[in-house]
Amino acid sequence: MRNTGELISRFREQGRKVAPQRELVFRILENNSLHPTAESVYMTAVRTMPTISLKTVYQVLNDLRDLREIQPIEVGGGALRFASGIGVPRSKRQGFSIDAVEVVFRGVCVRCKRTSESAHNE
Amino acid sequence: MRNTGELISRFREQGRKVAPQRELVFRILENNSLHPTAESVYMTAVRTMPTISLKTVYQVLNDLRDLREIQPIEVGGGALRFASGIGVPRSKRQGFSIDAVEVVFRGVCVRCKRTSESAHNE
DNA sequence: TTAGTAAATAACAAGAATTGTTGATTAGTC
DNA sequence: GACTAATCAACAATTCTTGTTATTTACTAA
Repeated sequence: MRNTGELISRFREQGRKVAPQRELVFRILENNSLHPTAESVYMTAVRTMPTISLKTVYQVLNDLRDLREIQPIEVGGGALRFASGIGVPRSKRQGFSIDAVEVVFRGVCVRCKRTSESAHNE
Repeated sequence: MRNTGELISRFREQGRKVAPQRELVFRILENNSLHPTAESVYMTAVRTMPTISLKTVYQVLNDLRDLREIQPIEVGGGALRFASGIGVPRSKRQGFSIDAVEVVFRGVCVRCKRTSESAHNE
């Protein structure tokens, strides 16, 4: 993900305003290389800005997702996690032991290709 | 996944009872090679058994998960989906076009390995 | 066949995560 | 410094899943 300054510029180019709450979330994400949940970002944010709401954090995360700056990942256990990039930086990877790998193939089946109705896929 | 008869035997071997609701869910899963949600299984079930509850469907799905007969997969969009096996049968694969692949690595980082406290991962 | 009992069910409610709504506030522009 | 549209906070609602509890029912063994 870009750094806070770049994100602020990008948001302003898009005609969006950058309130202090927004800048704070940018900064928290910049300093957090893990895959935080909305809740954990919020917990960090309230330490320096006690009035910020969880809803605002969700809003900022969704805005960043819309701009493809972060990617939501479903890893189970309830909450979404947000990845700031696709790859794990080499410097952050060391010592991590992988227990399981799950692969999700997203696509379209033949029937869905042929018909616009997709009830059979629900 | 095993067929309905095998599942009934397996459940009885475990000391579990097999009520008609349970057998119905087995049969629905057997005849559904897609990745249904709890809700979609329930929708199918109520057609033949109007009194069955959504909670019961969840219960049966969780029991099957405990026995490793199905696997819950998080694919986003709200509801869990349940896969009856790891591989996609060759006969079911034809014509399916893959748009995207997501890979989730589950594991433990160095810090979590060393400490039982895992707050930094939340 | 018929109790006995342990599990399963249905109904209801609650929990957790996320989003909708709305009026007040505020950032960026002129 | 004032204007205006975006953003915020508060509150409620929604969706998906699970907890609770009293009732019913499937299996077992006499």
